[in-house]
Amino acid sequence: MVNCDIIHGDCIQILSTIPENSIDLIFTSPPYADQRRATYGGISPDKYVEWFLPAADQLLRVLKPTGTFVLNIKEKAVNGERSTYVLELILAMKKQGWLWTEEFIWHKKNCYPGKWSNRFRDAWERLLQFNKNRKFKMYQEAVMVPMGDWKHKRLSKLSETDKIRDTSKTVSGFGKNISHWLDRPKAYPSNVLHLATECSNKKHSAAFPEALPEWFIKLFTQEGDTVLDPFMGAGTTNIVANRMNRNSIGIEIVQEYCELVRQRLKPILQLPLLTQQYEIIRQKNCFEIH
Amino acid sequence: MVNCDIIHGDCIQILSTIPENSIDLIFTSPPYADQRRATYGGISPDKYVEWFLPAADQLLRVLKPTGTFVLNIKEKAVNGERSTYVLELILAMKKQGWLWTEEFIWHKKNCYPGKWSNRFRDAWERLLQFNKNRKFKMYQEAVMVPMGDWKHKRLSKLSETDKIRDTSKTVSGFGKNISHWLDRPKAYPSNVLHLATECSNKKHSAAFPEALPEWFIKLFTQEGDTVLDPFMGAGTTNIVANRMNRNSIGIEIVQEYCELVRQRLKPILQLPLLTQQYEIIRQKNCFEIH
DNA sequence: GTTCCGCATGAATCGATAG
DNA sequence: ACTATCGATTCATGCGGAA
Repeated sequence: MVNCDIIHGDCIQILSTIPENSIDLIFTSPPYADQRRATYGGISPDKYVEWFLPAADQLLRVLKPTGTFVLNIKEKAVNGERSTYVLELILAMKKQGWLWTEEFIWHKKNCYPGKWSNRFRDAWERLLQFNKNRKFKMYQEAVMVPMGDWKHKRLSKLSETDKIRDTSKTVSGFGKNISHWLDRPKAYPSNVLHLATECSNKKHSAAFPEALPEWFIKLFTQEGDTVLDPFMGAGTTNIVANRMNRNSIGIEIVQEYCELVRQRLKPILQLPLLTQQYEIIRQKNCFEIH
Repeated sequence: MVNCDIIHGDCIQILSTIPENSIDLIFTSPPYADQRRATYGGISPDKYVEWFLPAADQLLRVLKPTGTFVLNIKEKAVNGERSTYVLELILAMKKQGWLWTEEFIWHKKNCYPGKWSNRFRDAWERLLQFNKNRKFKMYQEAVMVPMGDWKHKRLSKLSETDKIRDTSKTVSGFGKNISHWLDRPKAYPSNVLHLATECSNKKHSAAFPEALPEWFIKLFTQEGDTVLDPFMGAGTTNIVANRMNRNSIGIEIVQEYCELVRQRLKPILQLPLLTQQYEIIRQKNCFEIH
């Protein structure tokens, strides 16, 4: 049975109680600068880096050497200009010892219509990947996507040169992979994710759709691993992790959110094991990414 | 008749001869750090900001107060980590006096193939928008795109609340917009562009597809305006600008490229006006963006 | 003439090998 | 140890020749 700790309290204080090198994946979407002011007080863009760095330092401590930190964030436009605090944060985290290994783009397919005279709708967010080491765990096969028509065209008639390359190259060469393609009708994705935002039918509005943490949990963890969200909010990361048989820890300063997430988790945790397995399979099949 | 000046020489030196406040749009894709070494010598990531800033300073001078600078660039991964020189460049250009107004994402549908243990294929590039003032010229209607199924889905099932809002809100409210959508099958795009790179099977390989400068030329200029590309390369920006009845200036350090671009421009400039118009219309119809 | 299919090739990135 | 070059991977695109 996997474990799910929902902890109420100050992020940095709680983080300091977590053992070092114990977390496989950190996935979080912290309050953006000047957003969610009602609940978090609103951190001004000027102060954002200063505010975030102590948490980043603790995250660096608790993450396993082979683990990954994925940070979902997007600076907004203020007075006609984009804030630069995210850029400054990346530079500052590098100085802390983080490696900035990749920047994924989340393309929000259905961002809400809107019109401004000086800009278009903002349809993307950053997913910044940080690591402690150049070698980290990545399970690429877990996020492979269905191939298009391409495969069938390509495989239907192997050219002579393909066959020549087949034999003339080394054993691990091109030809080998053709047989791989026959076996698996899937291809690796790129660093651009096309996901729709979720409808806000739920009582609490989640900052991101379930498919987002799901994708990264698949990519960077295995069953039984531990996922941490230090700015839990609606608990999407934890609920998805739980469904995927990963242990998870969620930290949240707002007591009410903790209660809501515990309520949402309860029915899942109480299900008999077989039903849970079924749930996991269903979810996997439903997962959509283009 | 529009004008097209292809100038051979050092970028900064030539820029200094251009009158201040004379350019409506700067669209360019400079050599990225450590790329295109054969032709440009390859600027190291460490030196990149230092190398680019003098040019950026001249560009700030020649751009009209209502003009726009669009910079196409993407940092690459070296030894498992992403370079940060682009982030540093944005911060440095702000100190120069530029406003960083927007970051568009170019999603490259046909990015370079490859497989690595620690990352997926890089399928996007940055299009950084800079301005001199908060007020700049933007012709949003020029880049409106055909609406997809989304419109029909959305309109076929109007909820009760939608209908209530229809009548209860102000004239410029949601309901008004719905009727607008019915009238015109076009929608404003977002800040994510989906374009394929152009294939190198053409006689001259361009770093970016024609649709890319075309989109920004439409968005930020009108006929008779002047477009500048200070790192011309294959001259895609200038050729597209010319076709769209915009004046253009291209600066290029490699003499041979200048000659090639002049050759490509010659037949267009010699066409009788009517044929040119036809050419422009054809191009518009071919333009594809999702 | 069309449509179909083979083929070459990139602003890529890593790891191994060589100097 | 550090840098330079080379080989391997693998996909959308457009050209050109074939059917």
